[in-house]
Amino acid sequence: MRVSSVSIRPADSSLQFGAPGVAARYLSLFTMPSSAVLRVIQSVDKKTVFTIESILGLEKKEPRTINPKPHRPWTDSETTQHQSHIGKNSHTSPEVKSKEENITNQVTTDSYRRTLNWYIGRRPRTAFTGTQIEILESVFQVNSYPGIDVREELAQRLELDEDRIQIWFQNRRAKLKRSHRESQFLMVKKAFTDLQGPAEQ
Amino acid sequence: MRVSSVSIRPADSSLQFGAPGVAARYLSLFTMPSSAVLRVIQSVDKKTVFTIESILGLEKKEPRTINPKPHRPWTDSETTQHQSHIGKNSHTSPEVKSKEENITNQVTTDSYRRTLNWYIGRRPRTAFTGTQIEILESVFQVNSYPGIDVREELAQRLELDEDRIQIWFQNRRAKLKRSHRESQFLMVKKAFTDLQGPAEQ
DNA sequence: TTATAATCTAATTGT
DNA sequence: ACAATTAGATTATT
Repeated sequence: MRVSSVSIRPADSSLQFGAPGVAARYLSLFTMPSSAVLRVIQSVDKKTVFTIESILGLEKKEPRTINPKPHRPWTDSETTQHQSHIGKNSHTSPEVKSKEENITNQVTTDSYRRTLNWYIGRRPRTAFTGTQIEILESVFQVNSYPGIDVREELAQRLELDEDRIQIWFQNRRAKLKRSHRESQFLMVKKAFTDLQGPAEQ
Repeated sequence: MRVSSVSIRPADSSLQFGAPGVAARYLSLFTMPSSAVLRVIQSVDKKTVFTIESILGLEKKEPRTINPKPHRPWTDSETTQHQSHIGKNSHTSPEVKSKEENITNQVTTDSYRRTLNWYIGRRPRTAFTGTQIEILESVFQVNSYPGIDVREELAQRLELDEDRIQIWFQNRRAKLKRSHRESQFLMVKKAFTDLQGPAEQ
């Protein structure tokens, strides 16, 4: 087993499994508990595997491994598409679902688009319209953590899956946090330059 | 002749997401049961520019066209962009220099260019040297998903910012996938014409 | 003009 | 829920 791109860092022990290629190389590691995983990697990593020489293949390496079978929930379980969020926010009524008319049309369209994206096996990127974004942004300004009921309402009104709404708010929150960090940095920088500028005369 | 770089700016009507009027109309959404939400929206919006019917697509008319208005936030006056890389070193100079002498000159130049690009909000394009590209390509052949450790190692060796390494690999993967798609398309096209060609005589 | 660095966003994954 | 990261699309620079 070759461990060339994963190391145990003292502050950050995340294994970077988000990348498909990385996951491919460590496919066998998923069958054991993560503590055992750490031991394996550490034992391999005892002496600095991360030299450019090793990366460039100047040391003999084993051939590349095969592709994994990623988890694609939407490829085969289309009927259980909306089930995932029902039980999440403890207070939800499981019975309503009386308004299925808008959904059927969307399901067939999505299914068609999924077959078009056969080569990836990935959900087709949702392209929100300007008005959809507008509504979502307006709601976000008031409540950036909408509950399941508001999300369902928005999903119906905007003709989107509730999952898409959830993901959108997730990413929107991430974006807000990012911009907040940046503005803080700008304030610090401005304070610094303001302190330095007038002192020069 | 390809026209890939000609971009028609779609007169993006700059939706003013921060406008208080839009948010105000939805301010009361979360203080009442969600069943009443729609009625409020409808009643409030009956005579405004946004008829909620049109926004939500509830008016029965033409089937929904695909992406009537793509969202391009960077074309309008959004000023909060990624500026978190300002403090880092960005080596755009292709020359090998003794670092102590030229670093001050380079830093001032870069800082000047950054301030010029400030309101544009875009990092100056990094010009990789031939040897840098060579090393990066070599690493890419072995591992197209380098983890944080390899990226840091490369950044040190090549005297580049780690972010630049990451972006380079992202764009390199996109390029590979693009060429793969094109070759696949050519193969399919060739198979088709080979099937059709001999049959015509 | 072309190639590609940079940016943005939706989606995914592990914690 | 969040942070990191990916693909994909697009913009903008050399």
